[in-house]
Amino acid sequence: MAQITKDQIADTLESIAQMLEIKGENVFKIRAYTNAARALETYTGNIAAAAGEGRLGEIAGVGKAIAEKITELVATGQLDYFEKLKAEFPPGLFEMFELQGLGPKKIKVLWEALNVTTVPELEKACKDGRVADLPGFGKKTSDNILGAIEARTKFAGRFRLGSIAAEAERMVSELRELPDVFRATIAGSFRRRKEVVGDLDFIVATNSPAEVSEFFVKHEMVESVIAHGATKSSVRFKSGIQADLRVVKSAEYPFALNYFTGSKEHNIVMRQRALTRGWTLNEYRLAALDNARSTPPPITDEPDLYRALDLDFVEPELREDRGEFAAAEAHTLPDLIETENLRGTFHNHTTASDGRSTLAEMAEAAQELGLQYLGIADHSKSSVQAHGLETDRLLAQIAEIKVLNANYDGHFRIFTGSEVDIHKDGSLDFPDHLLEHLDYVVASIHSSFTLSEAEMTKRIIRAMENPHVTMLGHVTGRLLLSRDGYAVDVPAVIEAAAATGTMIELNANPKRLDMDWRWWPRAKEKGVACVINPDAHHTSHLQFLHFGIGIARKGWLTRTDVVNCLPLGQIEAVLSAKRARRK
DNA sequence: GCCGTTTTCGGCCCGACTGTTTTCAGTCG
Repeated sequence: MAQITKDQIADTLESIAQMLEIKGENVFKIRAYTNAARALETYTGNIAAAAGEGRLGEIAGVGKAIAEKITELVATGQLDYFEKLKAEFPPGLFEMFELQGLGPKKIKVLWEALNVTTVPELEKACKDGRVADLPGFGKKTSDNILGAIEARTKFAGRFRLGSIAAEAERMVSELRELPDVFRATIAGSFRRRKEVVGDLDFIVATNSPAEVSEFFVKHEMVESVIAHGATKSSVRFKSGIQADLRVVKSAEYPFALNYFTGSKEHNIVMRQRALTRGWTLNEYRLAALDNARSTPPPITDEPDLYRALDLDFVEPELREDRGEFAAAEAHTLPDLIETENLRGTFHNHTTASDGRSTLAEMAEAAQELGLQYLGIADHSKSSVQAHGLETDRLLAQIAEIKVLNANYDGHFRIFTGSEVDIHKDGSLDFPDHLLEHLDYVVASIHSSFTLSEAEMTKRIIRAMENPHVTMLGHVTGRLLLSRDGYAVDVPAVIEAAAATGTMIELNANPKRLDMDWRWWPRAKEKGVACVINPDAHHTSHLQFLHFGIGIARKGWLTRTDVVNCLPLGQIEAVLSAKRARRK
């Protein structure tokens, strides 16, 4: 029996919560299950080990009852309570939760009054008028359900940051241009630079709320209007993403910005901190309660708000309730890396393998971006599908780079590298005597994705033990929203990276963003160096570095944790450090 | 069901919008 994963356990807890909702259980009990599911999703420890050693209670949000259920799931692969609960409901019922505007109460009525238990049955019941006739429903509700069914099939509901960034930034800059708009920002998970976002939240401070809302819902990017009120409007953009607009008064802006930036977990702690001071915090104000011993200070921006709660300013990327409050209290928050700190980058392709820009074009684009160096790492020979380089072509590329470098007289440099395939057994696609000729080597997996976690981990660690392997490319191989990463013991890989002096890549391609931001604090703690690489296959992809910076910031990294912040004069020694320590 | 610097009992974030209702329930974030 395959070991049950953390995500599967979280899904089970979510399902329990949904079933309890339909049953009309105590809302706080339901919340306890969803809280526990969320807590598991962000837990980075080994869940099976924690269960075996009775340490599940250490996870905030997991108490005695849920710990017992997780333990049973880990030990037997299933949960009696869950199976019995599931038997009370028709299986198709849960798909209905995915429909916007439909919640547990309405689902229960549809089931009990009309015996509707699947989305197709629901569609039929709406079309023949049975839903509209239900008490508490009506024609509009019926039509909205049909609209939600259509939207669900058309849009998966989750979007990579990279796919919607242009649309989001266009909207916010146009909002800023409107008369009477004082401030406008994209809040939400976009501002926190999550790798995948579900919707966009725009916050606007204005004295003309009606005009701003009107502009928003009538914008040419808007496909349909979901809601249009005095202070809140929701639309769906043509790309499929839902976008919400909140219009507030200037004085309310810092509170709205903070509230709608989240995360939900971060907000809960903020509110609680206000409450312990006798104040109440919401999206409009920080105000004294009746029993307050003092009045809150005036707040004009977000840093004021944090200061009022005795905290250093917490950058949006860190607002995930993963330790930022303790650090903000102790004045130990990191000085996060910024895009301007980058001096070069390493994992880039050219037309020699599967890139679409030439070596010269890539070098020119890097200089235009203000970078001092660019590493070229085309695929190795085994990556036939990517036109990987044979030995001769690699040596020719090295010679070509030498010629280009001679023309830069020291102010810019191209480093010679290769993205070498890691074979199934952990050996590399090029022999050491060839790798020796390169300034650096990126080792990556592009085949045999289905090895067991133990085999995959062993394979990667063996590759890192090669003294020529400077950095490990895309650690899990995940493709966001389309392919899960291969099974790999990330903490063991981090340990091995520290032991061998191998850097770990933060692949900044918005489809990857791998290694995941949740692991970087651990890598940093172990002393593993991060290298942010765009995995560029075109000159325009160098812009991906910006997404990588967002993830590095979410991972608490500073400029000193990221090697490609080093200037040209210092980077060479770092690239050769691992080889040097073997000699 | 979880949790504890007022608590082992009694809290648990709360405001906006929609639709159906005629003062509010359901849903969402």
